Amino acid sequence: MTNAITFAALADKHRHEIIQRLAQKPLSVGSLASHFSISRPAISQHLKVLSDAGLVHVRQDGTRRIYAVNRQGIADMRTYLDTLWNDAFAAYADAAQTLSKQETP
Amino acid sequence: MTNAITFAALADKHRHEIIQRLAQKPLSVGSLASHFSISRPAISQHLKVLSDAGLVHVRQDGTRRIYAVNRQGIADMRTYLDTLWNDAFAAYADAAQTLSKQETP
DNA sequence: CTTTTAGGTAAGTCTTTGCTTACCGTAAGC
DNA sequence: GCTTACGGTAAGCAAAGACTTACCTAAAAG
Repeated sequence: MTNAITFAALADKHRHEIIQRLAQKPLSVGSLASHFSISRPAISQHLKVLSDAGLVHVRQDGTRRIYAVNRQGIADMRTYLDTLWNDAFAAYADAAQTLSKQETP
Repeated sequence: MTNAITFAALADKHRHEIIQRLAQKPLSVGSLASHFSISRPAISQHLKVLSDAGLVHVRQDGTRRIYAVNRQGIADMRTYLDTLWNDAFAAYADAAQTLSKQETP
Protein backbone atom coordinates (compact mmCIF):
# COMPACT_ATOMS: atom_id res chain seq x y z
CA MET A 1 0.00 0.00 0.00
CA THR A 2 1.36 3.36 -1.04
CA ASN A 3 0.56 6.29 1.24
CA ALA A 4 1.97 9.52 2.59
CA ILE A 5 4.70 7.83 4.60
CA THR A 6 5.96 6.06 1.49
CA PHE A 7 6.49 9.41 -0.18
CA ALA A 8 7.89 10.87 3.02
CA ALA A 9 10.66 8.30 2.77
CA LEU A 10 11.88 9.94 -0.43
CA ALA A 11 11.15 13.45 0.76
CA ASP A 12 14.62 13.95 2.24
CA LYS A 13 17.68 14.98 0.23
CA HIS A 14 19.91 12.43 1.91
CA ARG A 15 17.45 9.55 1.64
CA HIS A 16 17.04 10.50 -1.99
CA GLU A 17 20.75 10.09 -2.57
CA ILE A 18 20.83 6.90 -0.51
CA ILE A 19 18.26 5.17 -2.66
CA GLN A 20 19.97 6.37 -5.82
CA ARG A 21 23.22 4.82 -4.68
CA LEU A 22 21.52 1.60 -3.63
CA ALA A 23 19.85 1.40 -7.01
CA GLN A 24 23.30 1.39 -8.59
CA LYS A 25 24.61 -1.24 -6.22
CA PRO A 26 23.67 -2.79 -2.85
CA LEU A 27 25.89 -1.38 -0.11
CA SER A 28 26.74 -1.83 3.54
CA VAL A 29 25.85 0.89 6.02
CA GLY A 30 29.45 1.96 6.54
CA SER A 31 30.32 2.01 2.87
CA LEU A 32 27.19 4.03 2.24
CA ALA A 33 27.99 6.46 5.04
CA SER A 34 31.47 7.11 3.64
CA HIS A 35 29.88 9.01 0.75
CA PHE A 36 28.05 11.42 3.03
CA SER A 37 29.04 14.24 5.32
CA ILE A 38 26.61 13.16 8.02
CA SER A 39 27.32 10.54 10.69
CA ARG A 40 26.83 6.80 10.35
CA PRO A 41 24.00 6.69 12.92
CA ALA A 42 22.20 9.30 10.82
CA ILE A 43 22.49 6.97 7.83
CA SER A 44 21.15 4.12 9.95
CA GLN A 45 18.15 6.22 10.88
CA HIS A 46 17.51 7.10 7.25
CA LEU A 47 17.74 3.45 6.31
CA LYS A 48 15.15 2.64 8.94
CA VAL A 49 12.75 5.15 7.40
CA LEU A 50 13.33 3.69 3.94
CA SER A 51 12.95 0.18 5.29
CA ASP A 52 9.72 0.97 7.13
CA ALA A 53 8.37 2.39 3.89
CA GLY A 54 9.21 -0.87 2.14
CA LEU A 55 11.64 0.76 -0.26
CA VAL A 56 14.76 -1.11 0.80
CA HIS A 57 15.55 -4.46 2.38
CA VAL A 58 18.54 -5.80 4.30
CA ARG A 59 20.68 -8.87 4.02
CA GLN A 60 23.09 -9.87 6.75
CA ASP A 61 26.61 -10.64 5.56
CA GLY A 62 28.84 -11.50 8.49
CA THR A 63 29.08 -8.43 10.65
CA ARG A 64 27.89 -6.21 7.84
CA ARG A 65 24.35 -5.47 6.72
CA ILE A 66 23.88 -5.03 2.99
CA TYR A 67 21.01 -2.76 1.99
CA ALA A 68 19.40 -2.94 -1.43
CA VAL A 69 16.43 -1.37 -3.17
CA ASN A 70 13.17 -3.27 -2.77
CA ARG A 71 11.90 -3.18 -6.33
CA GLN A 72 8.39 -4.13 -5.27
CA GLY A 73 8.16 -0.98 -3.17
CA ILE A 74 9.15 1.17 -6.13
CA ALA A 75 6.69 -0.67 -8.36
CA ASP A 76 3.91 0.02 -5.88
CA MET A 77 4.62 3.74 -6.01
CA ARG A 78 4.58 3.63 -9.78
CA THR A 79 1.20 1.93 -9.72
CA TYR A 80 -0.09 4.57 -7.36
CA LEU A 81 1.05 7.36 -9.67
CA ASP A 82 -0.42 5.53 -12.66
CA THR A 83 -3.82 5.55 -11.00
CA LEU A 84 -3.48 9.20 -10.12
CA TRP A 85 -2.49 10.06 -13.65
CA ASN A 86 -5.35 8.07 -15.17
CA ASP A 87 -7.90 9.57 -12.80
CA ALA A 88 -6.70 13.06 -13.63
CA PHE A 89 -6.94 12.21 -17.30
CA ALA A 90 -10.50 11.00 -16.92
CA ALA A 91 -11.40 14.10 -14.93
CA TYR A 92 -9.89 16.25 -17.65
CA ALA A 93 -11.83 14.50 -20.40
CA ASP A 94 -14.96 14.78 -18.30
CA ALA A 95 -14.46 18.49 -17.75
CA ALA A 96 -13.94 18.99 -21.48
CA GLN A 97 -17.29 17.37 -22.16
CA THR A 98 -19.37 19.29 -19.66
CA LEU A 99 -17.82 22.71 -20.05
CA SER A 100 -20.69 24.54 -18.42
CA LYS A 101 -20.39 23.33 -14.81
CA GLN A 102 -16.70 22.73 -14.10
CA GLU A 103 -17.34 22.37 -10.43
CA THR A 104 -20.43 21.11 -8.65
CA PRO A 105 -19.86 21.71 -4.91
CA MET B 1 13.03 17.59 -12.70
CA THR B 2 11.95 15.26 -9.92
CA ASN B 3 13.75 15.65 -6.61
CA ALA B 4 13.25 15.41 -2.87
CA ILE B 5 10.88 18.39 -2.71
CA THR B 6 8.62 16.79 -5.29
CA PHE B 7 8.19 13.78 -3.03
CA ALA B 8 7.89 16.01 0.01
CA ALA B 9 4.80 17.47 -1.61
CA LEU B 10 3.08 14.10 -1.34
CA ALA B 11 4.61 13.27 2.01
CA ASP B 12 1.76 14.79 3.99
CA LYS B 13 -1.51 13.03 4.77
CA HIS B 14 -3.63 16.06 3.92
CA ARG B 15 -1.80 16.87 0.71
CA HIS B 16 -2.16 13.25 -0.23
CA GLU B 17 -5.93 13.48 0.12
CA ILE B 18 -5.98 16.83 -1.66
CA ILE B 19 -4.34 15.48 -4.77
CA GLN B 20 -6.56 12.42 -4.74
CA ARG B 21 -9.64 14.65 -4.71
CA LEU B 22 -8.24 16.89 -7.42
CA ALA B 23 -7.52 13.84 -9.55
CA GLN B 24 -11.23 13.00 -9.39
CA LYS B 25 -12.29 16.53 -10.23
CA PRO B 26 -10.78 20.03 -10.28
CA LEU B 27 -11.98 22.01 -7.27
CA SER B 28 -11.93 25.47 -5.79
CA VAL B 29 -10.07 26.12 -2.56
CA GLY B 30 -13.19 26.56 -0.50
CA SER B 31 -14.94 23.52 -1.87
CA LEU B 32 -11.79 21.53 -1.24
CA ALA B 33 -11.49 22.86 2.30
CA SER B 34 -15.05 21.83 3.13
CA HIS B 35 -13.98 18.18 3.05
CA PHE B 36 -11.28 18.69 5.66
CA SER B 37 -11.22 19.39 9.35
CA ILE B 38 -8.38 21.89 9.03
CA SER B 39 -8.80 25.58 8.19
CA ARG B 40 -8.98 27.06 4.70
CA PRO B 41 -5.65 28.89 5.03
CA ALA B 42 -4.07 25.55 5.85
CA ILE B 43 -5.46 24.19 2.59
CA SER B 44 -4.08 27.21 0.77
CA GLN B 45 -0.66 26.54 2.20
CA HIS B 46 -0.82 22.90 1.16
CA LEU B 47 -1.84 23.93 -2.33
CA LYS B 48 1.17 26.21 -2.50
CA VAL B 49 3.45 23.31 -1.69
CA LEU B 50 1.81 21.14 -4.34
CA SER B 51 1.96 23.98 -6.83
CA ASP B 52 5.64 24.71 -6.17
CA ALA B 53 6.35 21.04 -6.74
CA GLY B 54 4.60 21.25 -10.11
CA LEU B 55 1.92 18.75 -9.17
CA VAL B 56 -1.09 21.04 -9.50
CA HIS B 57 -1.97 24.18 -11.44
CA VAL B 58 -4.54 26.91 -10.96
CA ARG B 59 -7.14 28.50 -13.17
CA GLN B 60 -8.91 31.68 -12.18
CA ASP B 61 -12.69 31.56 -12.47
CA GLY B 62 -14.23 34.81 -11.33
CA THR B 63 -13.41 35.19 -7.67
CA ARG B 64 -12.63 31.52 -7.32
CA ARG B 65 -9.45 29.67 -8.11
CA ILE B 66 -9.85 26.19 -9.52
CA TYR B 67 -7.01 23.80 -8.76
CA ALA B 68 -6.36 20.70 -10.87
CA VAL B 69 -3.71 18.01 -11.06
CA ASN B 70 -0.80 18.83 -13.35
CA ARG B 71 -0.45 15.54 -15.20
CA GLN B 72 3.02 16.39 -16.43
CA GLY B 73 4.26 16.59 -12.85
CA ILE B 74 2.88 13.15 -12.10
CA ALA B 75 4.39 11.79 -15.29
CA ASP B 76 7.79 13.16 -14.30
CA MET B 77 7.64 11.31 -11.00
CA ARG B 78 6.72 8.12 -12.79
CA THR B 79 9.70 8.51 -15.09
CA TYR B 80 11.93 9.04 -12.10
CA LEU B 81 10.67 5.84 -10.46
CA ASP B 82 11.04 3.97 -13.74
CA THR B 83 14.71 4.87 -13.85
CA LEU B 84 15.15 3.86 -10.23
CA TRP B 85 13.43 0.55 -10.85
CA ASN B 86 15.49 -0.18 -13.94
CA ASP B 87 18.74 0.72 -12.23
CA ALA B 88 17.89 -1.56 -9.32
CA PHE B 89 17.04 -4.30 -11.76
CA ALA B 90 20.38 -3.94 -13.53
CA ALA B 91 22.20 -3.91 -10.20
CA TYR B 92 20.36 -7.06 -9.20
CA ALA B 93 21.27 -8.85 -12.43
CA ASP B 94 24.85 -7.67 -12.01
CA ALA B 95 25.02 -8.97 -8.45
CA ALA B 96 23.64 -12.33 -9.57
CA GLN B 97 26.45 -12.65 -12.09
CA THR B 98 29.35 -11.81 -9.81
CA LEU B 99 28.23 -13.60 -6.67
CA SER B 100 31.64 -13.55 -5.05
CA LYS B 101 32.14 -9.83 -4.40
CA GLN B 102 28.72 -8.31 -3.75
CA GLU B 103 30.25 -5.10 -2.56
CA THR B 104 33.46 -3.40 -3.57
CA PRO B 105 33.94 -0.44 -1.21
C1' DC C 1 -19.60 53.11 -4.80
C1' DT C 2 -20.37 49.71 -1.12
C1' DT C 3 -20.74 44.94 0.26
C1' DT C 4 -19.94 40.13 -0.13
C1' DT C 5 -17.42 36.23 -1.51
C1' DA C 6 -13.09 33.92 -2.28
C1' DG C 7 -8.57 33.16 -1.15
C1' DG C 8 -3.56 34.40 -0.55
C1' DT C 9 -0.10 35.96 3.11
C1' DA C 10 1.97 37.09 7.86
C1' DA C 11 3.00 36.09 12.63
C1' DG C 12 3.14 33.10 16.27
C1' DT C 13 2.80 28.36 18.45
C1' DC C 14 3.37 23.50 18.88
C1' DT C 15 4.94 19.19 16.85
C1' DT C 16 7.90 16.62 14.00
C1' DT C 17 12.19 15.40 12.30
C1' DG C 18 17.10 15.22 11.25
C1' DC C 19 21.25 15.51 13.46
C1' DT C 20 24.76 14.67 17.11
C1' DT C 21 27.23 11.95 20.86
C1' DA C 22 27.10 8.08 23.75
C1' DC C 23 26.12 3.49 24.43
C1' DC C 24 25.18 -1.44 23.58
C1' DG C 25 24.91 -6.06 21.07
C1' DT C 26 26.70 -9.33 17.77
C1' DA C 27 29.73 -11.63 14.53
C1' DA C 28 34.50 -12.51 12.90
C1' DG C 29 39.68 -12.71 13.97
C1' DC C 30 43.28 -13.61 16.79
C1' DG D 1 38.47 -16.57 25.93
C1' DC D 2 39.59 -11.24 24.37
C1' DT D 3 39.46 -7.72 20.76
C1' DT D 4 38.06 -5.40 16.75
C1' DA D 5 34.65 -4.16 13.18
C1' DC D 6 30.01 -3.10 12.10
C1' DG D 7 25.62 -1.04 13.18
C1' DG D 8 21.33 -0.46 15.64
C1' DT D 9 19.17 2.44 19.45
C1' DA D 10 18.56 6.25 23.09
C1' DA D 11 18.69 11.03 24.65
C1' DG D 12 18.93 15.62 23.68
C1' DC D 13 18.92 19.68 20.67
C1' DA D 14 18.04 22.75 16.83
C1' DA D 15 15.73 23.39 12.49
C1' DA D 16 11.72 22.63 9.70
C1' DG D 17 6.91 22.21 9.13
C1' DA D 18 1.89 22.09 9.93
C1' DC D 19 -1.40 24.46 12.15
C1' DT D 20 -4.01 28.64 14.02
C1' DT D 21 -5.97 33.63 13.94
C1' DA D 22 -5.72 38.04 11.91
C1' DC D 23 -5.27 40.75 8.04
C1' DC D 24 -5.40 42.28 3.23
C1' DT D 25 -6.52 42.30 -1.89
C1' DA D 26 -9.43 41.33 -5.93
C1' DA D 27 -13.50 40.19 -8.40
C1' DA D 28 -18.63 39.94 -8.58
C1' DA D 29 -23.28 41.52 -6.80
C1' DG D 30 -26.28 44.90 -5.34
